[in-house]
Amino acid sequence: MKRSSKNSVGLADVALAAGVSTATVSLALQEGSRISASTRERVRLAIEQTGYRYNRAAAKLRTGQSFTVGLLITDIANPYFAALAAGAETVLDERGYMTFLLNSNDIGDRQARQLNKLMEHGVDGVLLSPADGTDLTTVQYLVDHGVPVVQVSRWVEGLSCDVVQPDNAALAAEATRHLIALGHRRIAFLGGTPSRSARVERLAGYTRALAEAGIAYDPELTPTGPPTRASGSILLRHVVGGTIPPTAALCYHDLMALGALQAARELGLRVGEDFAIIGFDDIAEAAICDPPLTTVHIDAESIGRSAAQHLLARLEGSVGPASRTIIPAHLVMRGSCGSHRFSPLPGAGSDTPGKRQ
Amino acid sequence: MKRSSKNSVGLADVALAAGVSTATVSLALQEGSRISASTRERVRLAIEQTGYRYNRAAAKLRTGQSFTVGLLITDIANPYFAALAAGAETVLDERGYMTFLLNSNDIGDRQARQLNKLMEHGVDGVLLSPADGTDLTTVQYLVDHGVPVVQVSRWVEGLSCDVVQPDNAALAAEATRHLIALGHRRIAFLGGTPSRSARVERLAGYTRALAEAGIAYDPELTPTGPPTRASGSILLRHVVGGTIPPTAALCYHDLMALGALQAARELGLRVGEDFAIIGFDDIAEAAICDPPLTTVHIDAESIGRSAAQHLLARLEGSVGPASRTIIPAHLVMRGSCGSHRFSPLPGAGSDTPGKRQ
DNA sequence: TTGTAGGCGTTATCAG
DNA sequence: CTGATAACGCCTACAA
Repeated sequence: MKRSSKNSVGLADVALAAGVSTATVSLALQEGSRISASTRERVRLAIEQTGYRYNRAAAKLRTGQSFTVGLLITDIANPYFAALAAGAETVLDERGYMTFLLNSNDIGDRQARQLNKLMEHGVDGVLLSPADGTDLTTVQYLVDHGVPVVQVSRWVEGLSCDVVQPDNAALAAEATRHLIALGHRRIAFLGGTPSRSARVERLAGYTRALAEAGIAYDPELTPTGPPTRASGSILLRHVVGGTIPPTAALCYHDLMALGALQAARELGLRVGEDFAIIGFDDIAEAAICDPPLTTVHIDAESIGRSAAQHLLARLEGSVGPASRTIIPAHLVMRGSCGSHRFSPLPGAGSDTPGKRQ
Repeated sequence: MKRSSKNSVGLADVALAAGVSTATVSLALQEGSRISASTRERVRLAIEQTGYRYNRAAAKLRTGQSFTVGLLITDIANPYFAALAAGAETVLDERGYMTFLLNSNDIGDRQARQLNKLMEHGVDGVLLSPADGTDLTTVQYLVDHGVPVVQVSRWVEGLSCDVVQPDNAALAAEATRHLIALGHRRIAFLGGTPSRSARVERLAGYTRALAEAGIAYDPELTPTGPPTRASGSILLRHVVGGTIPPTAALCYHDLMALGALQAARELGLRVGEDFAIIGFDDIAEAAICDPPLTTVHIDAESIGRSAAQHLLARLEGSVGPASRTIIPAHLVMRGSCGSHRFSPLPGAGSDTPGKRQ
């Protein structure tokens, strides 16, 4: 009861200085508690004098709440995830939570270790963009132990928790229809690893649009690969070197599209004229590269914000079944598939407009 | 001593299951402790059976160590800081630490609140890229209370703690000399807020190079502004609209340079021919914009890694005075200041080659 | 080599 | 409205 000799200053020291009990000080610290104004003031003063600092680790031990959240993504250096992180962090910070940043580098084992650490640190919840080859049980474990998980951008099969993502299939279909409307018949779909949900969904949309137009699906045009620039280059060279080369490519995301764009140029293709490329995400680079990239604009920051809000709702006791939240997105036409020549010029219509679904 | 009824499973439960004391279990958990192999095995088994999970909050309460670190930067959406964060997180994760991500948005007050929260959560150390208008005392407080701080990319006057950064002055001087060698005499220095160390240092290098060449310093050519694309555009328009417009601009960083580049094009200037632009950072966009941006390549990821290593050293007890670590960087010539026309084409030399310092 | 007995700073329960 | 007091789960002398 009279520990003011040692290290940090705690409730006991404040209590001593204010001439009250630690319980009173604790109460005085919370907003809506029945403590007389005068004691409250005395406590406030004592806190200033002693230089007291609230100790959340101790509080957590007692209450089980840490006011921390894990943000486990695959690659913070990807501008898409950086924006997502910014959105999530902002919301969480506003509500008094701190955010642990973890990079899985898309490695399942690493992610498993990190989920573990998150548990040891007692996070209240987790925002997860699952890595390739995610082991279901590693994340189910959290959920079973009362740690809500919200999946962002991607999701793993068989896991019952909230998801926040764009409507990948519809968007890919829209992009594909756009290419078809421009006259393309041989359209490649480049990259992404086979297992990941975002690729599966985008591929499904692509396939659907193809089928609608009566175009046969050719597996040679849909090679898979890691979501990197380099892989985008390689895959483009691969399909262009095939027996019947495509005239257009829809890419798993912008990073790959940018790689593909570079490779196309190196092959002597004039992107936007000889060859069309469409990406996903609309990262900053997409608007400024040459030619600027037609891409599906996804507001990563608002995905981050929304995911954080859903997580907070769960933390505040919202129950209900797992929800799936779709963040609106849309195709933005730029130079890389030539469509810019049609839309900006009124009355130049030499093409079917390609109805939006 | 026999709490296995309640919530989470703790050492006591494991001890019960293994038929030993909690102390023994605790000891068995640490590597180099004198515990018989047999008990160790029994404990291992009991841990599996019980589904025990280490509780770091409890450990922290006892030991004072949390194995967490704060990474407090101005803007995670800036690719430079995203790369820095990736580097830091990787090193920290390897060594068993978790990283809190905080975005100050370059707002001093926000940063102050966040430093506070960091203390409440009991972080072991902080990686800080100080916001504009940082109040010295808010960060000094941490240091005084035994929480080591390492400053990254920028630093605040009067704070005695490690700094990891590029040699801004030398690099800015090199870039400026390059422009001078290309024949430019009216060179602007665009943006950055006046108080921030990175700007002060870069401006000093710019001024020094000017002086060396006998070029008078003109304050009209060095307007300040927030470090954003938009501000880059505005400032370029501003100086170009001045009485004696510049023929070249060195920009506070790439984001601003990109904005300036766009504005220059909108003004009908052919960047790389009529007008030269140089940036700082070498973010991915710099290589791919049109024309590609000549810029100072700074390896943000290795700044992040190095800063994390310095922090870890402090956490492990390294004392010594505050250190300043310079991360090597260099000018990379691309299209935005015309120099590319000379170097790649052998024997095309219609210009002075522009000696590197 | 293992067990006992606090105590870290906070909150919650229960009296007064 | 306020005060004792007992946990929360872990670590660490010190004792056995």
